[in-house]
Amino acid sequence: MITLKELAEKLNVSISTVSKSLNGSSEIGEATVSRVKEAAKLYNYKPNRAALNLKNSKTKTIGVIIPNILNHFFAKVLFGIEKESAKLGYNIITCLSNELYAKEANSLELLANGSVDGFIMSIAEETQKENKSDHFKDIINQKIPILMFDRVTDDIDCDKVIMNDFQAAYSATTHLIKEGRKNIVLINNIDDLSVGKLRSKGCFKAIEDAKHYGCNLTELKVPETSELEKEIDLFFKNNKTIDGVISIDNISGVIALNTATKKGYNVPKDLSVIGFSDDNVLPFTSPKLSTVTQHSDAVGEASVQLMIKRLESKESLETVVKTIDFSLNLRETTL
Amino acid sequence: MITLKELAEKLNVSISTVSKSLNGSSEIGEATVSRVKEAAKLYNYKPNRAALNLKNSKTKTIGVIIPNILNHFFAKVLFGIEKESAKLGYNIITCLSNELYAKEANSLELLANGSVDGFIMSIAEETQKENKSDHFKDIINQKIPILMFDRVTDDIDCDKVIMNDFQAAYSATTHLIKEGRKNIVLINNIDDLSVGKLRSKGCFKAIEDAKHYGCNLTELKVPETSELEKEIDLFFKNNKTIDGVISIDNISGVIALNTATKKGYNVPKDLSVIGFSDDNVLPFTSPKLSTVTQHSDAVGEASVQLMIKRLESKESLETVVKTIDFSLNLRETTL
DNA sequence: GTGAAAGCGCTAACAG
DNA sequence: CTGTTAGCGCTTTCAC
Repeated sequence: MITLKELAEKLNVSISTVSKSLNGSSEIGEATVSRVKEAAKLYNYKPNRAALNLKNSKTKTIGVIIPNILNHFFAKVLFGIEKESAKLGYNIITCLSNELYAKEANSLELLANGSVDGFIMSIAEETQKENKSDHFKDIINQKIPILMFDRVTDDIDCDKVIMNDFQAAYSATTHLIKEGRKNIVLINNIDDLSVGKLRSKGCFKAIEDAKHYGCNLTELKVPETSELEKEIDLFFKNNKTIDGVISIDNISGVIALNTATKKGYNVPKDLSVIGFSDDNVLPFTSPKLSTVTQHSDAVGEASVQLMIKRLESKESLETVVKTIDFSLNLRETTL
Repeated sequence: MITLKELAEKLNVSISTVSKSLNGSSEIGEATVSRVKEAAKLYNYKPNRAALNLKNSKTKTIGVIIPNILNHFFAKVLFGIEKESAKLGYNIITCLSNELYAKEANSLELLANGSVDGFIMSIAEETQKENKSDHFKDIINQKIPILMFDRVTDDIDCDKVIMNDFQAAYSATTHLIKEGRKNIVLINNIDDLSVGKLRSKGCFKAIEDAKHYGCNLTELKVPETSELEKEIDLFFKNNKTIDGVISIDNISGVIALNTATKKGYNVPKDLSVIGFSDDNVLPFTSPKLSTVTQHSDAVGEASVQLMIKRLESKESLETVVKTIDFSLNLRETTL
């Protein structure tokens, strides 16, 4: 990598002349400017990032902390984050908390030393379960902004990008009621998460608001993903009159669908199934799973936009909460 | 963020005394060292990353370029990369090429300015299709090491971590032959990729090596993912005697399985299906898909280990190619 | 045992 | 119009 100094020597001008020429300063004569620019191109000069970071006290880099990259929702949010950051001239440093508090806190701590200008993150399951938030406060006290998406906490006042989880669950449930379903099971693999609680509430509110339909909703909480198959199977055994399934996590919808099919239910004639997910491999089920579709990439894009707006704003802005819409994607497992 | 200078002022010692104390230099008196360390802890001193990067001309950061984060294979490799980097004290800057040459080249270019010490990447589909490699050479000429995983090219001499694709396809095919299958279709959605070609060759070689079994293999190439469903359906229509499917990409196995089931095939009695993938949502098919399982996280881990070994080695090392094993995971779509 | 000073690569205020 | 210089935060050589 050639430096300004080396370029200056080759051109027999001073370092600052080169710097100014390259930065479009009006102080320098046209002839010099073009001479410098040519040389810069010739020698493939690129300003050294480390020097710029030090000089400017900013890195044009955002720290991104993802709870679980193997979850398609988060993968797609990351997709949106990366796309929008690149567009706006920022890099992202990616950390994965793997749902652990310690890893999350450590990542924040490690990057809060001038490595990044701000954080975009979704809270780890363990952190939510144990209700920890001091590590967030430490970072914010250091004047490094945090933006939380999807899984957020009221304990922290910061920018947030969330899904309309309550409403999404509400309208999925309402759809099943309107289909004439009477015995719906709500399968909940994510009761520890803020979004899980919201979705659950949305389902029950829909039932309540339509109680004249006489529809009944049972919640099946399965904390352990590995138990899902067994628990769902058991539930079907003990509840022969079930005619609707709403799964509010990423995966139990598929399992419920497969279980029901194996047991001889005719889906969607005898039984409707609605899952929660972005468009992903789930629609490759047969019949194709109807889902509440999260616009995950939009979550990522909005997060980046808000964060960069804050980073580049002169004044200190009020924190904002942005809600991203969902859509109900009826495929083949609903009427 | 408190700086060395500020700490020094508070302690009434010089900057270099503070620096040396904190870095465990033997030059400084014990009393001073502990006084300094206490103060550092008290004020939560953290060395400024940008300054260190500039001083050391290295960043302890690796640039990672992923073709498609929505592909579970790559998500899991990223998982492995992040885990191992964190363990070894490195950060990763993640870029997504989205299978595009321009984005890939741009990411390399942008980060090759002191932002990262090296690159770990898998080649974009477009880059492989058009056989481009000058952008890699540029980076390597700048003395920034590149490590390629999974999708690699012979045109570039660099560290590589690959799957044993030929062997994996070979043994999957051999399994079908041993089951007594006579008419196998090889569904190939990734013929443009180096790994697609390797897997295809592996299948044909297995057939050839076992030709006394009289097994026949037809290759169905479907370049467009969106056409898979239609093409597979058509193929089954025109080939009634098919009794084995080997899908060498991430997804066509599921589609083939669903198509076959819908057409009334009894899987695995009439027809065996083997897919390629890491353990992911594919096994949630019903019956559960048998797959060639890639140990994707091991790919990520090995990549990081090799890269860091190179970055931290004093001498210049020979380039190495490491092969990661696969395993044949027979579930319910094979006998 | 401690401190002064140079320098990593860059920008910008100031001088000429 | 161009050059000199200070300084971002840190490490390290060299003086004292």
